Amino acid sequence: MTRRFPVKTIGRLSLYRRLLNRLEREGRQTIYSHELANLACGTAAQVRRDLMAVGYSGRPAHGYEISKLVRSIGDFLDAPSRQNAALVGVGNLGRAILAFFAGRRPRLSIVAAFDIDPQKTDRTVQGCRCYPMEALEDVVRREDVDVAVIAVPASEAQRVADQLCAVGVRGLLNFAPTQLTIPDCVFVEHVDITTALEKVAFFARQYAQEDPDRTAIK
Amino acid sequence: MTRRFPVKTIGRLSLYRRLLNRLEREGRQTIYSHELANLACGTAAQVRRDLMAVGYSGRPAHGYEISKLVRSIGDFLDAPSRQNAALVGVGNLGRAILAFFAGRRPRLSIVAAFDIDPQKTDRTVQGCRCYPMEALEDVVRREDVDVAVIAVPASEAQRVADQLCAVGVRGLLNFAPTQLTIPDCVFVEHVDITTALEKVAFFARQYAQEDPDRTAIK
DNA sequence: AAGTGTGAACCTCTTCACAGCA
DNA sequence: TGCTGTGAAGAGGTTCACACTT
Repeated sequence: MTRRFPVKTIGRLSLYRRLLNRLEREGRQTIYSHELANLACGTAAQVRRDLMAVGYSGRPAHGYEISKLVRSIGDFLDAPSRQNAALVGVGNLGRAILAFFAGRRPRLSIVAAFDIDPQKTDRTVQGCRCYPMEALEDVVRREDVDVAVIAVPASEAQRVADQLCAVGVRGLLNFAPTQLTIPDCVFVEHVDITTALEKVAFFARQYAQEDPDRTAIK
Repeated sequence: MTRRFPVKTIGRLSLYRRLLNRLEREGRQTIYSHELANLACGTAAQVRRDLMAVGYSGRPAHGYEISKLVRSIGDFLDAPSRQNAALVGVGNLGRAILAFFAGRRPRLSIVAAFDIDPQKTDRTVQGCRCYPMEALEDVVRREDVDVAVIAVPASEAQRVADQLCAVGVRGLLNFAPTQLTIPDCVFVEHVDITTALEKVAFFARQYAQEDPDRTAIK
C-alpha cells in the first residue's frame, strides 16, 4: 500500500490545527512558521514543509492567515463530508476516549460504542450510544462507520479486530497491549501504553545518568 | 542530550519482552529471529538489529534461548534495582492506566496516584494508593519516584508537569492533549489520542481511495 | 528587512546481503 | 544447511540554506 504522505506529517497537521484553533478563539489573526513551530515543539522548516502537503501558502513577511490555514488543514485532513468512528470496549479507557472526542471535531466523531457487558450497553456515555456487540454489523453499516477504536482487554482484541475488518472498517486504533493481524487494506495505529511507560522509564534513567545534577534545567 | 539508543528500538524491546514472556509461560524454549519478527509484526533483520543493543547473542541455526533472552532484555531495559512511577489524574484514563500496570513488571511500578478531587484521594485504586496533590512532593521523595504519568485535563497539564519537574522527576508520559514546556533534562513522551484517531481516519480514507474493493485482503 | 517555499544535504532508522558459525 | 551478527545500501524524515516575495 503506497503512502502518499508521511505518517508523521499527518500527525503534526492535526496538532497544528488544534493549536491554531485555540489561537483563533483567542482572536489571533496571523502566525509565522517559527511561532507555530514553538507552540508545536518543532522547527520552522518542519512546519513549512508539513504545510506544503495542505497546499495553502502564506505570504512572505506576513505569515499565515490563521482562519484560512485552519480551513485548509481541515480540507486536507478531514473527509469531504463526514467520517464516522466506533469504539469497542466501554471500560475506563473507552470512556476516557469518548470524553476526549465528545463534540470536538465536526467532521469526525465517534457515533457508536460497543461492549459485551450488558450493564454497559443500551445507554449513553458522553453523548455516545452504547450497543451490545451483536449489533456491530448492523450499526456499522447503518451509521457508515469506517474507523474504529479498540479498547478491550488483550485477550479479546484480535477477535474484535477480525469482526471490525469483516464488516468493512478501514482503519483501527488499537489500545490493547497486543499485536493485531489484519489485512493490508486496513490501516492500524497501535497505542501501546505499557511500552510507552517502559520507554519513558528507560530514558529517564539514561538522562539521569548523563546529567545527574540536572544542569540542563532551562 | 545525547541518546545512545534509538527510541524505537527501546519500544520494540519492551514489546519483544512481552511476547517472549507469554511464550515462556507456554513452555516454549527457543525462538528464531524471524518467528519473533512475525509476532511483533516486524522483520527478522530488525529483531536481530534491536537485540544487538541488549548484548545477548543467539546461536546460529539454534536461535535464541527464550529465558536468557528475557533476562537480558530485562537487565538492559529495567533499572538495576527498582524504578517507581507516579500517576497524576485519577479519572477514567488514569484508572485505565493503573489497570494496565497493576503488578505487571516487578522492577517498574506505579507506586502512587494523585488527584485534586478529594473524592478520589485517600483510597486505593487497582492496588495503588491515591493522594491529594498537596502530598506530591513528600510522596515523590519518600517513594523515590522518578517517572510520572500525566492524565489530567489539558488545562492542568502544564502546571502539573512543572510541579513534577520541580520535585525531581526525570521522565514524563503525557496523555493530555497539549504540548508541555519542560527542561531538557526531563524526557517526555506524548501520547496524543486525538491526533492518533485523526491519523487513522486520514489513512483509512487514503487506503479506501486506493483500494476501494479491498483487493488487499490477505 | 523579514518570512516563505523548496532543492539538496543530512541524519536516523530499516532492510539487504553475506560472511561466519553450529 | 540454516540461522546469526553486521557492514553497507536504502528509505524516510528533518534541517539547511537560499532564491524569491512583499
